[in-house]
This record gives sequence, C-alpha cells and structure tokens, in this order.
Amino acid sequence: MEIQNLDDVRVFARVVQSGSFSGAARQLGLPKSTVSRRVSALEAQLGARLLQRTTRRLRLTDAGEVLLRRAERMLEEAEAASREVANMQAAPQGTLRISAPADAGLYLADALAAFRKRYPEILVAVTLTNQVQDLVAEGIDVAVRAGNLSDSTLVVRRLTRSNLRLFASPSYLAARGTPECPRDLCDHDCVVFSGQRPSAAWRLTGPGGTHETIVKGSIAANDFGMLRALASSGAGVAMLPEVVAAGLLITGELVPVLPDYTLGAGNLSLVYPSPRHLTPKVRAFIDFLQSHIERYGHS
Amino acid sequence: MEIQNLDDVRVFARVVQSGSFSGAARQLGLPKSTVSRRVSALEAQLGARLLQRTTRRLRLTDAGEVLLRRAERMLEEAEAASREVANMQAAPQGTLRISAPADAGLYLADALAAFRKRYPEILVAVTLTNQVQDLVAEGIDVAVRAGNLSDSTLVVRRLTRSNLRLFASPSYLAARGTPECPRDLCDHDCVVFSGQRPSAAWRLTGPGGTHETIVKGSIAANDFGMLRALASSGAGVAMLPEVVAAGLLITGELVPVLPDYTLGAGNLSLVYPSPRHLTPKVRAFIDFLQSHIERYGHS
DNA sequence: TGTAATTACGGGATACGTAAAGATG
DNA sequence: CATCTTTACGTATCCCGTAATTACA
Repeated sequence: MEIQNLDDVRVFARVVQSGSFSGAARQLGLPKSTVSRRVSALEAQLGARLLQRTTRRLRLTDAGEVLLRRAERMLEEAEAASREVANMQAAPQGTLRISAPADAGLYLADALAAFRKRYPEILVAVTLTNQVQDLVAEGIDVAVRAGNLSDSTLVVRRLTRSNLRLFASPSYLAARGTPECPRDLCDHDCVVFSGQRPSAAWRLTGPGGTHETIVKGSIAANDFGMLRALASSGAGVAMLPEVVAAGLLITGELVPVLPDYTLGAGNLSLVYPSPRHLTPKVRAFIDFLQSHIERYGHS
Repeated sequence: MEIQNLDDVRVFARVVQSGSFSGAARQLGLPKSTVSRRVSALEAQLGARLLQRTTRRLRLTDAGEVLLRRAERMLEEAEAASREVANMQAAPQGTLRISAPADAGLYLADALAAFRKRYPEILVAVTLTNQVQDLVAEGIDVAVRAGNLSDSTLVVRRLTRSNLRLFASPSYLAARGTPECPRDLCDHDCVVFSGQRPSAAWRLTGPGGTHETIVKGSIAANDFGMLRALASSGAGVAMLPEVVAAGLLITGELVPVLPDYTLGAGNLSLVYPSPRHLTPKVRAFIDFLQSHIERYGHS
C-alpha cells in the first residue's frame, strides 16, 4: 500500500529520534496509545515491520532504516512547502494583476503609484479594458468595477458609494439649455442606469436639501461605459460615477450638470474570485485602496 | 499549519494534472465531493488558496505553484519508500542474524549451506552460544532453541518434535551396565528434564510397543545443555534431543541407550520477535528449515 | 441545457483518550 | 516495582457517498 498519513511518518521519525514510544508521546503531546497505533498503522500500510521492540528496547528493522532515510527528505519537503506558502501569505509579494475600466486608468494611476511605494515587493500589472473579463480564466487577482454588480460568485468589496454626479455633453447643453435646479431635469432627456425601462427616481442632494425627481429617460442601459458614451454623444443628462466620467471631463467631452448636487448611490467596487485564503498581495491592495480613497477622495 | 494528509496532496496533484476536479475524481475513482473537500482541506491547512476556480476553469495560484513543485518531490519520496520496502519484502535479502545453541552448529551447518545455495541474496550471520539472548537487543532475527519454551512474547515455531532419545556416557555404562529394555531403566540413574523434581514418566516407543516407565532421576535440570553436560560426565541416562547430543556422539563422549526407542516429545523450535510483517528473509529461513528437516531429517 | 464545483445531510467508520493488561529489567 | 508497549472500550469526531444546489457556458 501507499503511505497515506504524513503525521504517521512524523510520529515514526520522532519515535526513532527519541528512542522510545513514551518519549515520543511526551515530546509530541500525544497519548502513548496514539503513538503506538500510528506506528502500527504505518507498518500496516507498508506491509513491513519498522521497529522491532520490547518494552525496554527499540531497534530499527531494515525496512525501518529505508523509510527513515526517505522520511527525512519527505518531511523536509512538506515543511518547506508550508513555510514557503506561509511566507508568501505573510509578506505580500508577487505580481498583482488588476483589471480596470479603460478610463479608470487616470484615476488609478495615483493610487497605484502610492501602492507601489508602500509595497515595493508587489509588482503590478494593470489591464485596462471596458469589457468584463473572466477573472479566473485571465488570471486576474482583482478588478475595479463601477456600477451595480450582481456578479454572482465573485466577491464584491465596495470601496465608496458617494460619487455619483450628473454629466452631459457641451453640445447637448448648448442645444437644450443647462438645468439650474433639480426640477429643471424634468424637461430634459435623461440617460438612465437600468436594464428595465428608461425612467428613474433620482435623489439629488445639494444646497437646497434633497429633491427626488422622477426623470423620464430617453435611453437606459445597465453599463456606465455605455451611458457615458451616450451622454458624450449628446443623448442627454447622465448620472455617472465621477470615476467613469473623469476621462471625458479632462478632454471636455463631458461637463458637470448641477455640480452642487450629488446622488450618493454609486458604487465603486473591487471584485475578486474568492473570499477564502485571500492572498496577502490582494488583501494589501484592497486595504490600501480603501484607505487611500478614504484619505484622498476619489476625483 | 502543516500538511497532514499525503493523500490530499495526491488529489491536489491529480487535479492539476487533469485540469479539473471531476476529471481527477474519475481517474482516482473518488466522488467529486471528496476531491473538492480534499483540496479545500489542504488549502485550510496551508492557509492559502491553491487553485482559483470556477465551474469551467482552473488556475494555479502562486501558492499552488509552490506546493506543486514540492509535492512532486514529496510524493516521489513516499512512493520510492513504499516501493523499496515492498521489494525488500518481496525478495528475501539482507543479513539474516541467527542465534543457536553452541552445539547445534554442526547440525545447522548442513542446512545453512543449502539455504545459502537457495537464497544467495541472503547473508547469514550465526551466533553460537548457550546463553539465551535478547533477540531485540542483539538484533537477532531468529533463534534456534531446543527444549520447552515458555518464552512469553516471542513467537515460537516448532520445527520437529520427534527426536528425543536416550544417551549416556561410556564410562557410566561400563560401571552400571547397559539397559536392554525399558524396564531396566528403573535400576539406573536418570537425568531428567524438569525444573521441579528429579523424577519423570518416560514414554518409550520401540519394537515392543510403547512402555511408560517411571524413572527416578538422580539430577534434574530445565536446560538440555546442562543435562548433556551431566550425562557426558557420567551422571546417568539422559533424555536428549538428538540435536543436542549430536556433537558429543561424534566425539564419543555420549553413546545411545536403547537406540531402538524414541521418546517423541522433544521440540526443536525457531523463535523470533514478532509474528507481524515477517521479513521475507526470516520467512524464507523458517520455511526452508522446516522443509529441509522434513526432507532430510535432523541427525 | 448540460456539465462542473460545492454543499447539505445522514449513517457509518475511524480515531481518540482513559484505563487496564501484559511485559520487562 | 516502576516503566514501557499494547490493547480493550466507549465515545466523539470526522469522513464518506448520495443527492440537491449553484454556477457557468
């Protein structure tokens, strides 16, 4: 048969080293009976007696000698594996593969530069793309996502939720006028985040308190990238996370609408495959980004 | 934590190799659930995720890569150990250490020569001594013993029991006459095997059928070596295994008495420490000696 | 929809510690 | 007689296989 239990091997090695079953039991903190049974089990699995023994004396058999030599290397490998993995868990290192929306690059650059300074051991590889990737298939450790995530299996860690604002293209505003207060929105085409129907209730918080305005959307989509594209091409007023709009604000393709108002419900999230045994490099990144955002904001 | 179960490592390696949990389950003949749980257990022990997985895709994590590399060497060692021990069990080899009564040397020589011819792989080391040794302490594989064995823990394998005969020294017979039939023994000094008292009922089987004769012993001892010494120095008629007497028969210090009669109760035995996982070299020797005696007798 | 991974669940095997037995010097 | 190994025993734990669940393409 084959050796099944590595602990049995450990017990055997300890018995040999200490020269007695009782001694090994004491050193290992096990009952003597367990030590006896473990060695017996190992002997049964190998089909050979490993130790010739009376109550007073102990002697390795030929088979015992063979096993002992192998056992040393075996246990060394096992221990090395544990140690190596533990270190890897303790000290963040390796390459962190990040996926992010194309236009989040500008925004992330800041945070990543600081992150690299804080964790020089971690190499960072960023994939900027607007298509949602299969994290597992692509070997991505963590993805930055904006919007409502119902991504099933994946774990979502929300970083912030207070950065939804209104934007429109200069051309649209030139044609339709610029809203001065929430009520004005009723007269505008609105680009709504929704998979269902092109209407929504926007809760705007600003100088005049909170107003809930029922807007009729001209177009709806469940992807902020698409909303942004629609807005920048003049489809109407869009509610977008600042992160999403950032790129086009700089180029002037979008301008803020009602800049004193926020809609406070946008999610910027990190997404990763499994909550279990989080790699330290991922954990480090998540925690770092969280506190970085809390400290410096997100625009 | 430490890796406890080597089977878990095997399962993990197989999963990586086959690229899927289900595939590994099929190859290993295990339920899929078990494969899943084994990998999870390993991950828990190492405190690190080894495989990033969805239902469709599988990917080694950094920790997984580390473990895999170590696992290969680990499993190789384990397999080599099993194989080596198995071979050792299958093919008798190594050094067989035998302990035997000093005067059994002559008798054993024959058998051992044949044994060596049959099993050239087995080296034989014979320790001839009249003192009973501690098999385990001395590293003796098997001992030849004659007489009544009540040796507790040790395993006794009786080889033959039909070689008890009567002997006396020529000087004794010259002084007291030579017995011609069992009845004559009543008039002789008898050297009796017994720890208790110097008398015994000897059942002699010969041409005239079986006679039970109550003999009064002059001296008793529970060691055939001592009985033989007594007999050869003229203490009386002794019942001895032929093996024990053989040496002195050749030198003429003992001669048979009532040579047509046997007492059929003497044990020639092999003794070894444990019945479990008998080493093949020991098993080979036991079996060989058994059949050798059956074929060629013992004188 | 079909396949893959995980989990819930119940029954059964296994492993444990205590304690007693047996052996040894 | 003190110490050592093994075993008997009752219990608690774990582990397994079936099957239902959830995820994914």
